[in-house]
Amino acid sequence: MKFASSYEPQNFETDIYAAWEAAGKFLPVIPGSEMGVEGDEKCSKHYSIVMPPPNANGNLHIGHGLTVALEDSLTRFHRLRGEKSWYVPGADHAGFETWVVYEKALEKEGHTRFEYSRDELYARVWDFVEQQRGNMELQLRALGASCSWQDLTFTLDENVVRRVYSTFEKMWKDGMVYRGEKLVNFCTKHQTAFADIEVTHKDESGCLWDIAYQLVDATDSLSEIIVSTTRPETLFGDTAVAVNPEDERYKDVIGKMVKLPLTNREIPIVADEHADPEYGTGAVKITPAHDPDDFEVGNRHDLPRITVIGYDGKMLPNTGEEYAGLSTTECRKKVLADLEKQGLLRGEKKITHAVSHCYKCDTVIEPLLKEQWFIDTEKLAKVAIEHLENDEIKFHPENKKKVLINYLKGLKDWNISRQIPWGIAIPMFKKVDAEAPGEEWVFDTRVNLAEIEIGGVKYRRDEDTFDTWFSSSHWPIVCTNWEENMPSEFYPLNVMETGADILFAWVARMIMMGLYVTGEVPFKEVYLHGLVLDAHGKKMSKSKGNVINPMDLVSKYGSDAFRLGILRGRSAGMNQAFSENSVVSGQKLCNKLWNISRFIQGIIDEEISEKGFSYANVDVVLENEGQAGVSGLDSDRYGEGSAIHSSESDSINPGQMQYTTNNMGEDWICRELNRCRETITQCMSEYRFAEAVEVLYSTIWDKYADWFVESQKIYKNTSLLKVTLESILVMLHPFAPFVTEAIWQNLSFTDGMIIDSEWPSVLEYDEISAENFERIRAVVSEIRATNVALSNVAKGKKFGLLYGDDSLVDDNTLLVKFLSRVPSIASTNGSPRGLRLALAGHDLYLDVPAEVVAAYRAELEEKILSVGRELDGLNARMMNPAYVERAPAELVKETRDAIAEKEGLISRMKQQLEAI
RNA sequence: GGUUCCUUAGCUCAGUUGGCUAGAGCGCACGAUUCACAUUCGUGAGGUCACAGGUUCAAGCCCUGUAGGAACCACCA
Repeated sequence: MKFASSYEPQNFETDIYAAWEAAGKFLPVIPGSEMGVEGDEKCSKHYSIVMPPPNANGNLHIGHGLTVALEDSLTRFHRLRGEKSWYVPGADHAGFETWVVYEKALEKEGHTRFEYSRDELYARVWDFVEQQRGNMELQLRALGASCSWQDLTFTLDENVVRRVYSTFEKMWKDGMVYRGEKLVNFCTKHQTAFADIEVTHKDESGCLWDIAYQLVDATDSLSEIIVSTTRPETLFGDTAVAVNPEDERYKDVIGKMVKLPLTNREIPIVADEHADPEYGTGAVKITPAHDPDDFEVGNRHDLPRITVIGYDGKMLPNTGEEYAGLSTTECRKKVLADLEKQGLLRGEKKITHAVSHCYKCDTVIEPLLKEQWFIDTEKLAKVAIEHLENDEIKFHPENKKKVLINYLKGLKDWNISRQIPWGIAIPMFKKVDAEAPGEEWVFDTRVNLAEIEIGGVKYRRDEDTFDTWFSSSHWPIVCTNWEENMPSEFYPLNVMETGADILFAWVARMIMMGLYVTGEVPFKEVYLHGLVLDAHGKKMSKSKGNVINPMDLVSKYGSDAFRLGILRGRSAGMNQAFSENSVVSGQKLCNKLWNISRFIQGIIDEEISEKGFSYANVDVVLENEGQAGVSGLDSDRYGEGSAIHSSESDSINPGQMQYTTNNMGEDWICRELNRCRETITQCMSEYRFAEAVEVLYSTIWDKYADWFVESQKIYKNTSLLKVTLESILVMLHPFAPFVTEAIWQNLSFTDGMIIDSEWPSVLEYDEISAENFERIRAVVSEIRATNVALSNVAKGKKFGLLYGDDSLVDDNTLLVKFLSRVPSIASTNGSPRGLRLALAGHDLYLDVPAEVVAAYRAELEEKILSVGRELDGLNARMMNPAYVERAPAELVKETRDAIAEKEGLISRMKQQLEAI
């Protein structure tokens, strides 16, 4: 036998993945058709999904693990459904992230970025990435991602750059991109600007200081104005003081001049709505070059902008000898001390306020004046909102659409310039000779040249690169190879699956860009997963030391166990805890399935050796392996022989195995597998992964193994065992690809690979027979439970079963005896004795001595009470005339039936009680 | 300040247009074991569905409010 006694994933996973890849199973072809040849008899439904590109030179984290589990399950499900499925893998150059890592390495070697040109740095980072590359791709394979590797898109691939340039050019021509000098979010450590969305805000405790600015023309009543500020060091850049025009206190000073402390400058007092009379002293210093609000005030009042902080975060020479070169914090201290000395510091109040930080190094972001490229997002956002409100994209969870629209409505212009060398160069050149007339900037893609010449005029390139979100907003377009003159059959994508945390940064931008470039939304549905938290619901972080590495779990428990574990109990958009326990339970399922298969293969092997069958003719209908005591086949129902089914009458697969159903359990499992199949189909269309896994788990374990396979220890129906096992293997395959393929390859009767086999068809069965098995299950459960309950009073003894006038049990004595594990089963021969089994409502008794029954009395009484309480509830409902009148008739009838049933049950139990 | 979400068993979570006795995994208790599986099998305990109102024949689910928690957005000097 090929099956070892337990499933060891390490023995299979690598080889299986390699075999899939070598056989071209991940390519977007119609499953079952020859490679590259499209079967024209089938309508070719497409299914496309692209991977959010992991960092090309990084390692996968737990979030990637979840992403792959979700996306690959979808892909494999649709592939099995016969759709031409394409899962496009990607790798991200991760502009800023990678640059930070590289710069650190550079510094370790004792160098700085300033020793090299942009082109040199770019080449060096390229080499750096090349050396590190490949880990994450191996890890994706280990997770079982069935993505089309030949289509892997790297975010710096030629076609990506070409597409980004073409969009940028279009925007430039459309006037949607402009060069502007604005206040940008600048990280003085990393020496680059960021988009608003890349800045994290933290609530911090700080101080609000009151500083007196002396009036130039002091009057008797008023000699100074006191301003409130959290940033005294910026006062060197003040160009005005603002008060609210409605503020009575300051009406008379509007238009007057004040002396700026610590300097000789004089600045005006202006009236502006920005000043809030309720806040601080109601007067605010205006520093247009260092505060976004003040920048706006400055524009309204035509104030000069004086920059006093450099890009290095140090005070500039224009602040005076004493301050120049100081850091902002040092300068703040000195300014406060000096103001104090001069008696100008009038107050200090502790406050909590939001401070912007670099999301990477946590440095406080300095708003600094800088010329950058900005995208006018107004039109883009407007169009996106229209399409979203038009319901062209379905969101999972739904509420995220509202959140997204809300964000788009307040979207500001987008700074796409980054002062880092690692990225796609901005294809803009500035005229060198400032004197020359005409357009100052030109679009040109010759970015490898520092200087170009057009019509005898020299232009010098912009040294900046694009924000990576600008290029990645093209992801669905570039991954599907969409072109203006040749739209891709895979665009729009069927679904975009990614983290809810990048809804704004990425999803929003893909939608805007997709619409701008192609006129169509880039995907039909969005599935957003939440954060994977640690077992205690805390965010994973290196500093907390609670990071779980998916690869550790894969090597410990197997890839399938990880996938099943991470999907379990998870729903769209929610940040949810994750613990190793769920992976352990996935591992157990894999092992269970392995052993089910091992057992079934054993039966088949045995039969072959007994009957001398070869694999070629085991498909013939096998007669019921007659059990002497099994006379339960209803000859009317089954006619002269057994019902012969192919798994679907209009089956498109002529090779589909035929099977018979010869007894209740067999009809029942067909029904249960059909139900499982329906539920999974439904769940997958609604992205309820956890529920799909749950249903598979209970179907395979609680139904297939515990009841059907058990019953097959008596009735061996090999044709049905084969069909049903294939069916559960295929249904589980999207979630647990390796173990299902490993089993498929080990079974003697399966063909090809499971990865591109067919989704199971509906199994035919007899409904009455299936329902009868449900009754047998109830009977068996009651026998087991009663025997356990009796064991309390009878010291672990087990009692035999007696049946009276009960054809169901009479016809299935062997099965009942086996499943309920009773030592004996016999007819009462008209004289019942022992303990009556009341729940199932059959004429059944456990052959229990009178004294044991007496000891059981208390439990019986408790049961009667408990059923009585249920009955009371039902009766109360029926006593309510409004219920009978208004509730659906069907529901009322159900209630009536339930009452009758409970009453019958109680009367049976009471009879039993009296008999004791 | 704004938006959104969460509160259900000891823990982590399901619960799809309101409808029978609210489910799962793990954990816990008791019991089983000659050959598919101890990564097993059987049985069971455990919930005033955060709180208070409302709508309804009927509310874990819908509405209003309260309390606690989380995420995201935001220029508050």
